[in-house]
Amino acid sequence: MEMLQIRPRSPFSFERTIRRLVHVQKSGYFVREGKLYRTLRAKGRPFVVELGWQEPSLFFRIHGAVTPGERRELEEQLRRMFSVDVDLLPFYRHADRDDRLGPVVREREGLRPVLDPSLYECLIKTIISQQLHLSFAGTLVDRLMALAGERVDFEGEAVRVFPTPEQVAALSYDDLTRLQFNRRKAEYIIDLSRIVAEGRLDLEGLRRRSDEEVMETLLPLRGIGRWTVECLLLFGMGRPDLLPAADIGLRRAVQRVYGLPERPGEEEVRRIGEAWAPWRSYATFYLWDAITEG
DNA sequence: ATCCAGGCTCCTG
DNA sequence: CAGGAGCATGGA
Repeated sequence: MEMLQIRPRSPFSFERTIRRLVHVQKSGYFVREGKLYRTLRAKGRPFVVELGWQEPSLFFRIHGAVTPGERRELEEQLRRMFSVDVDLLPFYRHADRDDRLGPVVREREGLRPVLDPSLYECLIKTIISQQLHLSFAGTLVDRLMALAGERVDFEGEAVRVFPTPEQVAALSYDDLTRLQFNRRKAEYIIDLSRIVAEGRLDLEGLRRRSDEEVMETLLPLRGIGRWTVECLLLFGMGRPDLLPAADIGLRRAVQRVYGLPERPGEEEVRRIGEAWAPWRSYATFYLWDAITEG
């Protein structure tokens, strides 16, 4: 059992940041006796990490023995996942000039985007959640983890870690349709996993490319459209200025927050979102938070 | 029931 | 090449 402490940049609200992990994007996270846990990989090996807050720092309790190299990798992932180094203040000053967005942002001071630990995990989860209720998408992710991810012992209980591309590449389409994935989605997920597992696509290498280059690289792949790449840039890499304007949740949020008579289309959301640049990802994230609270 | 979900591909005219 | 059906299922 090893402890890791990270002091994030201020403002940081632990409560607001983890709220959606438990209620919305729960896959990979779990709660036992009021404590929040996450399964992660370091050097390919699965770990269970407890996440908590002790003013003014995040703490992470790593279960089991860990080598210095694994510890370093876990710390690096966790810093990125919780956006601890992001300076929110320029975004707050920007949002304050918008009558509609301003209050939504002010009410959520210290809310940080929580990213996925790997681009592979982010991309697969994003594909799974295309066009589905978040609750059903979460069920499918859990089933995929149960089928393909290895077990990690957690106090006598077997919890699951998100599978590697190799583990998913070894499945058949039927394995996923049996879990109630539709046929197409089963193909997208397995074909993509095979491409990554065979080394024909270096997902993590995309971190060094621009938004536009990532878009160009991924759009030709089957099952990956503009929305999916925007979500990868936002939830996988934490890029600050993405606008998934086709997103139904964002469109609902914009309608409500901006008091529009009808649900805006993709083009109208892009037009309204111009004003949020260069913080469109953060505006999107805060608007999502506003719409998923009820 | 019926319609819609944090889209995308494929087929049609 | 724009427009629309179909997807697999659960929740409102």
